[in-house]
Amino acid sequence: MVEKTPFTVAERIRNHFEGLTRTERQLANTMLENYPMSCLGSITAIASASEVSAPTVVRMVKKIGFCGFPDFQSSLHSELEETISSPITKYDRWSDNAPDEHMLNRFADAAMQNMRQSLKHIDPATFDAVTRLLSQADHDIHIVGGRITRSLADYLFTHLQVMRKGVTCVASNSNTWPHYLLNMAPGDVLVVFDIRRYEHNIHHFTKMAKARGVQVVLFTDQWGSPVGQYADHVFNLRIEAPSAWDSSLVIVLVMEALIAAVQAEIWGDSKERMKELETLFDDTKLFKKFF
Amino acid sequence: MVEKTPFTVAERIRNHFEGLTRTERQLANTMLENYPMSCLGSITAIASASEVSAPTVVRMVKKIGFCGFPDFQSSLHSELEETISSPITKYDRWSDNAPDEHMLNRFADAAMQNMRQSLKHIDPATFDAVTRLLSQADHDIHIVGGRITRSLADYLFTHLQVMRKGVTCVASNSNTWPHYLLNMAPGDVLVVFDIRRYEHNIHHFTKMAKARGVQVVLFTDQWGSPVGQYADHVFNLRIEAPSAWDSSLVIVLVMEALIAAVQAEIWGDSKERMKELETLFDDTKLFKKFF
DNA sequence: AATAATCAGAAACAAAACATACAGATGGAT
DNA sequence: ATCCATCTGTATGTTTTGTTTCTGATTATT
Repeated sequence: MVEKTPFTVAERIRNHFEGLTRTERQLANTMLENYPMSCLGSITAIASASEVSAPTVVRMVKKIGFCGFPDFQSSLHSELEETISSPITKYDRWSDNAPDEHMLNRFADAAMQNMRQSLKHIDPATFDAVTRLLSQADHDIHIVGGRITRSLADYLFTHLQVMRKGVTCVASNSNTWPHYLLNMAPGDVLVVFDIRRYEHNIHHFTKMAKARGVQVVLFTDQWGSPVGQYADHVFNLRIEAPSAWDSSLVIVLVMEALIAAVQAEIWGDSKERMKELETLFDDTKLFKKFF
Repeated sequence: MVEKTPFTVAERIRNHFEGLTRTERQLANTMLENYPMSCLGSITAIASASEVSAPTVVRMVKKIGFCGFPDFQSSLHSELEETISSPITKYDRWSDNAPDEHMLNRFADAAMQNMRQSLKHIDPATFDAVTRLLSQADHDIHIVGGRITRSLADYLFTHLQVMRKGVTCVASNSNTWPHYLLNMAPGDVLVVFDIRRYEHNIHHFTKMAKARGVQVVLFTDQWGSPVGQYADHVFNLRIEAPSAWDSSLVIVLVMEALIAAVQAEIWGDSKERMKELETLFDDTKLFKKFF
């Protein structure tokens, strides 16, 4: 038995994470995934659960400072002994080593609140309808965002662009916006992002698009942008944060869920298609692909 | 032993206690004394801890219904797993009216998992150090992202730009990147976003920036971009999603928490400064006449 | 007190778990 | 495109663990 370190096994894994290789990180991740139970079995069991070889496990535990697997495991055992015998487990805290008042924990709590509140209020029918709108190929998609939400618009655009044709992202410079209006046909879809400090030019832009027979999907906050009056489908999402800034987190969540749903709608869940998608990325691929 | 009994291991020991012999009872008592940690080691360890012989342990676990010591121990492990991890994994359903298999619920679950795992992984010291780096005005900040993460880079840029001077966002066209390198001075900070399907040009760019004495902050996934070798501070965040696409949600979360922390660092929490921030936004309303 | 029955540890054995060496594979650098 | 460094699994050897057998010891019974 070596002398006691003030670090838990989990901390030692995290601290050495940078120095680990790819498979060793894969192992580290499965270990931390439901720590510490995932580390209780034999070395062979852990290896196969992480889909790595036993020697990799040995090399990894040596790297993080143990002199062998038995040493690693007995450290874990004595750690478990202390943890369990202490009162109610504090496993539910976000970051063990950070105090509750730390910005990271405060933000995580706020994010949880926002997610819960927002998702409760989403009508699945709306979600499904928007999924269909974004999937159908018989019309074009236009995306516009404001000063802050422009990045979100861009994020949606980047993904949709790969999955289907006829997707345009309205540039940030509003001088050019009239040109975008000209390209809109009746039946097209305009996705609008407009949250607190609603912007006049977006309001105006949407109004004119609506007049051209465009269907409008709106992402806004819990108070609701005035653009809502022109929208066929509205997502009211909470953006409150312990900050002077608003949080776009839930918007990203819903947007990503939509992207996933559209992807499933267009291509189905078949692995064939996923492979196809994979090859699309191969141009930029640098590292080995994992799955 | 194949079938599952409703009894815990401890209960099974107590239930069979009457039928045990003297040394077996001695063993049982030591086991129950600080259950279940006392049962975690090898059979030899348990035997010597209880001051009985190894065969006695085998006979005992067979008496209480297991087919051998490994069976006994693996039962104990899965029991431990349920005991410790059950309060965590239970969360109330998100959208009542939507079935569990609905994409929104599946995505919300994945998001929760990603958040929990990632936040455990974050070292608060890293977070605080990065906050400081982004707050200090004696150097410039450069931000770069890849094909997908470019939007995230832009999101961070949009916010930082308001709070401080000397923030640049590297354009997506990598032909122009050498010019950005020229503008980097030793002590500057480069924030890099690089997740799965790590991009070669980002790797190269970061390497050259590092060579110029730039401090590197990296946002990457749980496997870790190879850029990590040049990084001073790394955030490993989970990006798994029930989709062919990855989820940037946790990246947004940490980024927003950082933005909030930087805002507090630079301006403090005083309402005075928030008002000032407010007026900065009011200017954007002037743009309405442009359209 | 003698005998039978049960019990517990020692010894021997089988089966894993753990560690090491090595070679093919992979990715980066020139 | 080729070489070099690094990584990772296979194969192999060594130790430890888990199991069985068996003998000495203990206790109960007559």
